[in-house]
Amino acid sequence: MIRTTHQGDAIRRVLKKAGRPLAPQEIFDAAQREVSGLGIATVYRNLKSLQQEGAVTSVELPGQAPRWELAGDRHHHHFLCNTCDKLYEINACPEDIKNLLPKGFTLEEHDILLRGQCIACARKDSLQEVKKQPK
Amino acid sequence: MIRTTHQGDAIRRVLKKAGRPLAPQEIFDAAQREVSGLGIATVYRNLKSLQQEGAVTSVELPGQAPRWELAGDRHHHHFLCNTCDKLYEINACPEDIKNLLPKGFTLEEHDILLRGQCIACARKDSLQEVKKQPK
DNA sequence: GTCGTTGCAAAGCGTTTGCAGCCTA
DNA sequence: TAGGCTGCAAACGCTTTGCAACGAC
Repeated sequence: MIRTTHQGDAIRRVLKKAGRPLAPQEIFDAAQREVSGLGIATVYRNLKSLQQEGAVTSVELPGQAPRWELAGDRHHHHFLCNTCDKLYEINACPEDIKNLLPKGFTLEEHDILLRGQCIACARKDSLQEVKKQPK
Repeated sequence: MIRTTHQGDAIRRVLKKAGRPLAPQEIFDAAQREVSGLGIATVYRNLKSLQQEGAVTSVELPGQAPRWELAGDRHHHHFLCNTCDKLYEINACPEDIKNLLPKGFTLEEHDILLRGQCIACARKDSLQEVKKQPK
């Protein structure tokens, strides 16, 4: 039987509020503001059980610790900004994924991670270029 | 200045021979057979410097330690078998990747990981079903 | 001989686990 | 009150680092 606890509530609330995948440490920092004395182990334990009940999913990133997001009902992928390291949701999916598959292989899932520059960082960059030009 | 060493040679040879991405521990086990007394730290150090010189690349997998492969000249993706955990190269790429991108975002790289059952495991499964049927 | 490289062991770092006490139902 | 959940600290597994010795050039 699963009990409602302040800690678990806070963790869920933090994830919901963020609206983007968070690292365990980020969740810990934010949730600790609501529940003082919170332990990092509790964050991991809650994430694990939330994952088992399908309420959250982990997003694995190259060379980084996984981040966690509330499980949406929609299939989606992610975009990682190479500049600010922020992770975005992409609500689209290539049509021709299955065509990549060698013969005899069966496809069950697929992960796609796009990387580049997000709109916020792209704007900053072009602003800086404008600033630099007069020199 | 970079020196040639038995350890470094063995590591490169192991990667070349494997022809698929290997985990550091796998590389260590195989290279140790050629160079006894080899330390795991040396494997990590070599992989790191090989990566810096662009000779090898790391393949990041969800929830697993990265695996390493010799850097090919061809852009490719990977297929991870959910049954035998073996990682395959996919020499194809979706055409419409750029269409996924939100406006204002710029794409620099993309990773795709397909998962399912490889041809070897799919065959084993169908054999077992045949075996089971007579019962 | 120089100094890049190595093996070993210790240290790091993120994550998990053991345990006694707490708190929800 | 029962037993799931918690905080703490220790343990973990993988990776990195410090250091003295080794060996390629």
